[in-house]
Amino acid sequence: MGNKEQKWAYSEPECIKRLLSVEDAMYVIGGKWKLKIVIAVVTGHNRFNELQRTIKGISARVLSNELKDLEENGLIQRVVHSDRMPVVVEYIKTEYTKTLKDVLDTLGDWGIKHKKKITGK
Amino acid sequence: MGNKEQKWAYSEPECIKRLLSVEDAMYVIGGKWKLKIVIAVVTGHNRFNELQRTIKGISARVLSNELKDLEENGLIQRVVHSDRMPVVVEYIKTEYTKTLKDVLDTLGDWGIKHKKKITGK
DNA sequence: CAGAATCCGTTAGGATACTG
DNA sequence: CAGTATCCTAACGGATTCTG
Repeated sequence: MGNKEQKWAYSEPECIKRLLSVEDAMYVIGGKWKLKIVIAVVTGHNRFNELQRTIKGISARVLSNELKDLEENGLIQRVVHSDRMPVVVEYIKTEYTKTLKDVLDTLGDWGIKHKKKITGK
Repeated sequence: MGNKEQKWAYSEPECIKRLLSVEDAMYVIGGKWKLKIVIAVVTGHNRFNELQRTIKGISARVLSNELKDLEENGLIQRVVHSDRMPVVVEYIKTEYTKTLKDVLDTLGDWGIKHKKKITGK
């Protein structure tokens, strides 16, 4: 009943700006798998098959494609250790990956709260 | 070169938790249009055709479907003013919509920074 | 105006098999 | 292990037309 912070709204210029920026963001990190891969890599799951095992349901084909996308955007780095036999490939986080920390936190928090809401607290 | 906050990583239980919660969130607000519709509604674009004009590129069919999804999740409310002629339909924000504020802010900020990065500052 | 209905092309992504 | 190659289906979503 009490309305303390009742007036969250955007001005028209801000609306337009936000429409664009959210679109830009979703283009890069939207979709079913991108952020999940980032989470797994940040956790330290760095090998291809390890990632596939961690991220339940993802196929090798899709994982491969997504990893390429993420690498193009600088959100992960593909490292080949040709000095080891057999050759080891690792996907590791970058400096740029860290810029996603807030996004991951915020989105994760919202997801948890939303889940609680629909499953009935 | 200086590494002050070098060790952002998740523990294994936290990884699993985050994989789930981010998935939950993306299921509801992911996709090409959902957040853009929320932004437009919050700004005060409340009529169907107004929304379609504001959100460039969205078709009536898709807008209609997305509005239903958002309403089911409590993120917007469909209000019919049957007292007015012709009958006016409005889509308005709810209390629950406000829980998305942080998500919108964080995602928007990241989108802006990312755009700057790829377009070369 | 606020959509629903229809049609249809594109794409995401799953399943499976295969390779160096 | 680290993928690639093929095939295939379901879902996304655009265009257009129609309606109360």
